[in-house]
Amino acid sequence: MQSSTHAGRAGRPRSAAADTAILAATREALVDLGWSRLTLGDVAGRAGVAKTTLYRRWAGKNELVVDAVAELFDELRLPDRGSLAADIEGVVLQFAAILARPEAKSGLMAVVAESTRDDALRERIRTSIVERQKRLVLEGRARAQARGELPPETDPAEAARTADLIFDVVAGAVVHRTLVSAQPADGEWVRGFTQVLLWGLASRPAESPAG
Amino acid sequence: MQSSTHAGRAGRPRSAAADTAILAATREALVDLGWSRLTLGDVAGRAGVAKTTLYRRWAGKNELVVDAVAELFDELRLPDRGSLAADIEGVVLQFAAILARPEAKSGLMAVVAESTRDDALRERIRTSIVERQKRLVLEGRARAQARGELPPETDPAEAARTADLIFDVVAGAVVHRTLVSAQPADGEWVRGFTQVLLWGLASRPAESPAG
DNA sequence: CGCTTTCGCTACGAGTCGTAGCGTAATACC
DNA sequence: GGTATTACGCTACGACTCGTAGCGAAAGCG
Repeated sequence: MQSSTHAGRAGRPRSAAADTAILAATREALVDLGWSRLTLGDVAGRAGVAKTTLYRRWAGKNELVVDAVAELFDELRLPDRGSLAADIEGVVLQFAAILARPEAKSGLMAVVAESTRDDALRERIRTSIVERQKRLVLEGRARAQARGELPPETDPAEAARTADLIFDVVAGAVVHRTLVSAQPADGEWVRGFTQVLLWGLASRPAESPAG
Repeated sequence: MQSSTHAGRAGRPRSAAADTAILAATREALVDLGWSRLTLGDVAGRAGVAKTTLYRRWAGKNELVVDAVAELFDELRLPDRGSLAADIEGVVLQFAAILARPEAKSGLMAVVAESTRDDALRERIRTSIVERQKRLVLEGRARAQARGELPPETDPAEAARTADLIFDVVAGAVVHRTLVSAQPADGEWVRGFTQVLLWGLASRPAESPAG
């Protein structure tokens, strides 16, 4: 999207340090004030830049918060723990830990809400957050198929639909648990969720002993 | 919460018609303006009441929208279609249809976002929306156990945890599909989702032919 | 060194917020 | 029926935020 060096442009380049400071200040303001009370003037003050600088770089509050929150999810990793269930549990716990942070909570849901009436914003969220993390699903599936834990996929279109479905189920469940039910997505919950995701409700539930 | 007849109170009672008009006007404003541009002054104008009347009944925009949106979900029903899979598909499709409406989209997510910093608001959402609809999960489970489709539950605490988990998975997945992925939760998607919910990813995926 | 772009700062009109104050309308109690 | 009590509609208000315009200065590019 935005090349950090501005390539062939003439004139004074935009300060990359200002970008970093502004996004950090945005997260800080989300923690202190939440979404609704967050003002661009406040963020500018925290970041040590002029308010006009913010408006030169971002169209508004929505776009700024999307960029500020997107950085939080880039720390997600898919560690190889030997089994699909363990891999899922690991990444879901990471996701839950990020969602538990106040800057992620109040920011993410608010921009999603706004995106229902702003196609450009929804696309920005998809490209900078959702699609970016869908890699985890694809990689996890590939690993599990190599291990023989999941059947290999025949139709690539069907495989893409399934990946989208998994992402909706995983991300949606964790978000709902954390934000709506307001309960921690801790180890116990994640184990139960993973069991349902892999073997469903109809199978016998206590396949593995308590641990 | 609020008795409609005001029981033993003296003085002029609050107009029930005003309540109805205000909530309807709120949903109308959500459709036209979305969450962020919705103002209480605008709602008052649409409802034909004074702005001060709104502030006398609701603490603010958040509480008003929660009440306006909560009414939308009361139309959810759990029709008996003979099998657990069919029952799930039926209620999920209803839920998706409600979420597809613009007044639900923009309103629900916004108040959830605000509730991350407002305990009273989160509790209001839980009691007037979430807990209210959890009946569907409990009823569906009971029916399926009567049919022998699900194993009977031994520990009541474990059963409650499972019901919460199911609700988080179902509601979360549909919300994520509709609002974040911005794809319709149509019959095809719901069939795939129900298969995963009942039999998991590890079981054979294509039990039923394409339809 | 000039050209170009960004930056910080100030100021501004427009819009919204939530409340106070007033006179009036509608009901409960006696 | 009279009176107390509460809700209602209306107007006005200070405080705040918004997003932009305009200015001089700063920082790279050629």
